[in-house]
Amino acid sequence: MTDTRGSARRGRRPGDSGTREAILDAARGRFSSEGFRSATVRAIAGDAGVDPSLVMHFFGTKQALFVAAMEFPINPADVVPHIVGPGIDGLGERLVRFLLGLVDELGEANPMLGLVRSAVGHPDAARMMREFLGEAILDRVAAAIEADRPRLRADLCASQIVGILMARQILALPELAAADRETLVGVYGRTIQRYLTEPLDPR
Amino acid sequence: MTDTRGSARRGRRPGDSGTREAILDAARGRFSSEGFRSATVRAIAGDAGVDPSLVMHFFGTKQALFVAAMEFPINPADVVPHIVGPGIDGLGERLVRFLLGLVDELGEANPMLGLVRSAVGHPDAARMMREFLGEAILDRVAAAIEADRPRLRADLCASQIVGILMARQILALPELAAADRETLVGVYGRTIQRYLTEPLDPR
DNA sequence: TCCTGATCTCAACGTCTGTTGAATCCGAGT
DNA sequence: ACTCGGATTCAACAGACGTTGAGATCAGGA
Repeated sequence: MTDTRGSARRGRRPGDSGTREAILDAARGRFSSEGFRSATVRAIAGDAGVDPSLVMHFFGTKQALFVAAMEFPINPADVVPHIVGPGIDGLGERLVRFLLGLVDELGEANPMLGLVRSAVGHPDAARMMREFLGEAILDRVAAAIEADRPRLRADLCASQIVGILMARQILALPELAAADRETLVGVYGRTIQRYLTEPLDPR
Repeated sequence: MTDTRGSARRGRRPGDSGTREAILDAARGRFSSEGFRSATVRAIAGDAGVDPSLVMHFFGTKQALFVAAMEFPINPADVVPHIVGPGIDGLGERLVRFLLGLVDELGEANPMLGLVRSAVGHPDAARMMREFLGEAILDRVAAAIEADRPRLRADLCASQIVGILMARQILALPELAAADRETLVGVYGRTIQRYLTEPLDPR
């Protein structure tokens, strides 16, 4: 009721607005929970309490909004050394613990989920996800260890990490979603550790 | 040029038609490569060389077409005993070898890919995938082994299996897509085997 | 031979989509 | 005080979507 002049008004609102950030937040939420195709500009604008054309005014295109919204909230270059630093021992566990913590912390508006949900049937998003996983994280990890075929090892890790996201957050497999985090850290940590270090030859 | 009377004609075509199967094939292809939302009835009808309303005539609804098209081409009850039968030794490898063989064999029109691609942002498809993976396959495997927390073990296996599909077929991680199949059977087989048999307690 | 019912197309509907253009409003710099 | 330009909304477009209803055509049984 602080709005003195009826319902919707045109033109600029008083104050600093912060509307652009509100749109980005709404976009993160929608893209993360519905993927690129199903998330609509109108719904995002609605969540942000704003007209759809304002979204276009700021970002020009739904695609550009997606790229802006899926920017990762933390810089892998900052955090990966912190994980790799202590050495090979327990590296798998540290990676998994970091991932699960990040997922719980980010909740609904998780760019990783948005990328996974959009990669499906949207090659551009698949490329974004591939590049993020590969160049930003796994290549750094693979470079830190000393083993043969580092890129295949990175892909193996990626396949289990993406599988964790799919199974826990998207398919919501019940026992997996309910499992104690440290149990998962132990089990998946050993898997990642093996992918990084064990011999890869068949038999 | 066997069509003697001009271009498009109404009414029933001569012969046994087999059109229903053609529509199902086209639907499998589209749903598998684009997911439920992005695949359109019009495109499916176009692939089958048919009018969109004929699709509705046969299946009533896009949703019903999806369910019909994603029916699994093999019966898990037939094949799972064949995989589990030889015993615990090498069970993980046999499962992975079967999965990878199936993926290569089915190619483009793979219901598993369709379900994965649709599960994302489409809770009904997620439930279908969950039920298929769980009840049709993993519960049978989990029941065959003797270990604690069989359902959690089944979910762990599912997370790696879904991750393989995502990483190889959808994200198309290059080294993973190019890797020798028996190498993957060895590496992933050990993972599945561990998920089925190793102790799960943290630490 | 005629009738019935399944197969098939055409045209259209209402809705939702991303995007555009013009019009308004207002804070800030001069 | 006066402009300038960014912020914001409204109204509308053109295209795609799933779905519908009516009609045409033909195969097969009576």
